[in-house]
Amino acid sequence: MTTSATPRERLLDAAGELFYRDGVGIGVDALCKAAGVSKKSMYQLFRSKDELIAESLASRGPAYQRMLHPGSEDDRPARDRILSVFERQDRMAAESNYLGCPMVSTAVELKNPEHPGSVVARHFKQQLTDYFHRELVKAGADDPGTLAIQLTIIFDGVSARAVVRAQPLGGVGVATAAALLDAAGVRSGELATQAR
Amino acid sequence: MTTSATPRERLLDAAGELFYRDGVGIGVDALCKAAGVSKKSMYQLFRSKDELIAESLASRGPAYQRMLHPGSEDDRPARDRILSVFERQDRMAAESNYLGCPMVSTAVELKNPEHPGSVVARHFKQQLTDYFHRELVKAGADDPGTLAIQLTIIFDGVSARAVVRAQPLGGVGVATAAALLDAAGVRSGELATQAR
DNA sequence: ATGCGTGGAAACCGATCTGTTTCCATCAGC
DNA sequence: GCTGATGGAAACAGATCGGTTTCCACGCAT
Repeated sequence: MTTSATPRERLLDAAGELFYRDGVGIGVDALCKAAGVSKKSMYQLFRSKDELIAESLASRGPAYQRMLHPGSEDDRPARDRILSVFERQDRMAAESNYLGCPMVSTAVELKNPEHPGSVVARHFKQQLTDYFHRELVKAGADDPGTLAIQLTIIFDGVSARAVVRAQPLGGVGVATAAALLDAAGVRSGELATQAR
Repeated sequence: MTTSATPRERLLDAAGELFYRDGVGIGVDALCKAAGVSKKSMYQLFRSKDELIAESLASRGPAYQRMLHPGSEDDRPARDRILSVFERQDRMAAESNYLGCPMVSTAVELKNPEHPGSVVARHFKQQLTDYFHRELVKAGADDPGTLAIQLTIIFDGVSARAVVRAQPLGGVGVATAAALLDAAGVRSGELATQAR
């Protein structure tokens, strides 16, 4: 519809949204129609639908990260920066059109872990874990590696819970992450604490 | 291909496996072929493919539960019974054909939370939470409701992690659940403990 | 032997799938 | 004006989709 951006950008945008909303099973005809791009153009911009799946997911990754991570201008303690990821997720999951983490959803639908889209999903999941890890190191956590993975697991568990529409939905991610951080001795003070 | 069971059972079995392995997008032709049942029979046993999705998921639910929950003959402390759910999940997730919790995967693929299959998935997710809740009450946990939800979240987070094939895969579910139980004061002694 | 119900094989329906191709309108540079 | 690249509209290919229908081979009761 918008003819402003290049065909490639329009396609990536429409694909990112429709693959998420309707699943990767949606047809390329519908995709191209939504993007205002012909199939001919699509197939000379992307080798196949599978490649479009991967590229559109990759193109949305950075914005997805920015939506979740507090920026570097946020100079609160690392613990708060971690918890704010779950606060943001809670806010996203509360919206009626939330269908889970797009990375996990895509990987679930693709089944094949070697599909280029699955590789992208794995990459961005690792990025989230890396973010947690950096913050945990800043906070002086004892075992930042394990804890970062555990936080990622909570993130995806909350996402799954939102998908199945289990009640209640709100706030449980933040609480669980906080409980885990508390247990590991990561307190608001940002200092390497007692525990262990 | 076994012609022993009734067409209905053969269909439910094949559907349960193929919907899980290939996704709910698989065609009814392939389903019927695998079950050794004609489409005519299928459509007089089930109103639609959507109904078959829901019924096959529902038919596999009990066995899925038995695979995860320790039976009543297991008289270990409640804490151990809870942790053994995650041990069993770890064992399942280690197999190469593991594609995540079938309930969550189906809900993710269906997108529509009112789809009969999504309703079944939600039901069995609640059943897992209820199991945790019963055990936590036995263990005298302070806030069994919240903790049961948190354990379910960990379960689904571990499942998602296995789907995206993030490394490392093993043992992290048990460790995370144990950390949460420890933090809540649910110790092996099965007694309502200190904390809070 | 006759009738009936079950159920598999397969044709069929219209729609949709991924991917290719043809045709034509537009616009830049010269 | 002319040329060449871009890109949309749409037909096309062959396969598959969910779902219906026809036909026929069985088994079982009477």
